[in-house]
This record gives sequence, C-alpha cells and structure tokens, in this order.
Amino acid sequence: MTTTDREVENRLQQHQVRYTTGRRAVINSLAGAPGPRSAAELHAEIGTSVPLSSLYRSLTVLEEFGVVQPHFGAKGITRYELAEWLKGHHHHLICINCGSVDDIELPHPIEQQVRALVGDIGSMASFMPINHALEIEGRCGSCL
Amino acid sequence: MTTTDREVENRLQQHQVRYTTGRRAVINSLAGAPGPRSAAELHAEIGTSVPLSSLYRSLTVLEEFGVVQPHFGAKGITRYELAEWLKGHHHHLICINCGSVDDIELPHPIEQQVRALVGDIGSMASFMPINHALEIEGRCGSCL
DNA sequence: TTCCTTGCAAACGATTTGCATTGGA
DNA sequence: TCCAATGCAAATCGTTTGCAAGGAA
Repeated sequence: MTTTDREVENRLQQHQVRYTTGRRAVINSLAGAPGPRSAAELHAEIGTSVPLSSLYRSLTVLEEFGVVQPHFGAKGITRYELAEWLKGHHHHLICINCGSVDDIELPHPIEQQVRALVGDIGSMASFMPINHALEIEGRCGSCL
Repeated sequence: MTTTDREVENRLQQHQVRYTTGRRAVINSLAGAPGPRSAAELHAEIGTSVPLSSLYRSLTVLEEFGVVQPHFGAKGITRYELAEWLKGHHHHLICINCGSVDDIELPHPIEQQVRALVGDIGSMASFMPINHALEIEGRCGSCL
C-alpha cells in the first residue's frame, strides 16, 4: 500500500466513506499517470471488469471528498487527477496535436511570480481568486 | 456593420466561405458578450428561429477559419469567443459559485511576465508553447 | 441486519450528421 | 445557375440514474 493510498484511506475514513476496491483502483491508476485521465482511459487501464458507470460513481465521490479534481478538455471530455494536497500544485502542458495533457511543476520562484500575479489580478478586478491554472497549449516532445 | 463584422467578412471571403445571416448573428452576439458563450446561450440570445444544429455548424466553420475559439468548461459545455486577433489576448476569471466566465486583459507589463514564464517553461520541458491561458477560479464580484 | 456500493440497462443532454430543401454569389 | 448552407429529425457519445443484487460493518 502506497503513501497516497494511505492518505486517501484516512481522508475517506474521516468522512465515513468506504475505500473500496474500485475506488482504490482509480486512485492507484491516477497516482501512476503523468497527467489527468478520463473515465474511458481509466476504464482501459484498470480493465473492463469495472464498468464505466462504477468508475463515474467512484470519481464523483472522490471529487466530493476532495481526493481528485476535474480538468475539462476538448470534446467535452472530463479528466481527473489527484487533488493538489496529494500531488502538489502544478500546471498543464496540452498538446494540440495528440491531445495529451501532462503535468508540469514550476520552479518555486516562478510559481511565486504566478501566484503574485494572480493576487494582483484579483484586486484589480474585484474578484477573489481561490485557484489558478496556467494552461500551456503547444506541441509536446513527441509531436514536434 | 461593425468593424468586427467587416473583419470577419474579409477573412471568410479570403477562404471563399459565405458570411451568412446565421453566422453573422453568432459573431454579433459574441462581439457583445463579456465572455465565452455556449451554443445554448447563443440560441437563447439570438432567438430560437435559428436551430441549435445550425448554430453548432456555424461555430464549427467559424472555428475552422480562426474566427472563434473554444473554451472547455464544466459539465462538458463548450463556450466560444472571438479569436484573439479580433478580441485581443486575455485571460479568464471563472466563478466557482455562479459559473460565469469573464474576460480579463492583463496590464501589458504583467502579460509580458506571463509570456516570459511560458517561454521558460517550454524550454524547460521540451515543449513548444503556441498559446497560453491563465485561468483564475474564485468568486466573482456578484458572488463574494 | 442495515446501509453503502456495484452492475446492468435505460435515460439524459450536449453535439453531430444524413438528407432533402433553401439561398447566396 | 449551382454548390454551399440550412432545417429537421435521427443518431452519437460522454455521462447520469433507477433499481435490484452484493458486500462490509
């Protein structure tokens, strides 16, 4: 059992929600992925023994209790990834050719700059920033 | 006829694509909106005389010729906005309470910083950045 | 036992498409 | 004129849900 596994187990226990085999499979699959994953992708990776509807339900409760978070992509496809407290704050590199979405963690000083910018923007526009995401579209290493 | 209207007309003409009444309605609606709009929202604003399927088709060709660009949001809803060359480069303030998406244009020096960051990230990750979007989630003025 | 969770199939909602008709250059 | 564009209805596809069966405390 990995650390992530244990942390998720604790979090769910605190809410009296069961950490079942299906939910565990989703978490482990996401923990090993380099970026957000859609229900269909998880279905392919985990194996078709777990029906799609169950995956969707697992993702729904995992999101509800702050374990995973959604990312909305092209063609109306929602991909999920582990929440920041499990995976760390990061941004996304989105390939306009193959559609892949990869995580990127900014060097601390740069992330600080972004954070400061977001704060400034908030006060500039009477908007209270809670979260931010720098999404960079372009061509990934395999598609150059 | 507005300037935007004329610019779109030229762009489409260059591609021998007709700038029809339906397409014109989409452009004018988007030109007057403070943020991206979904097909359903356009349908409501333009009037139900133009069927949804036609709106989708209009949006598809307008996107194909670089006149509008999509933004992917929660619940698999795609919203469109005028392309940057018509509307200017900007970012989005997304309200987690009411779901509204508003445009925000960064002061030039700040936008420069973001641009520089994106460039750095690209070389850091062997990724060729083409576009970037700083999406800020939080609570909008009406939902504070 | 008593709920929570899962499987299956049907239902949904956003978007797409086939086909016959209309309309603009 | 003549092909592109539109309307309508049916089809797709990702996602959700009702209901009965299975499983953990």
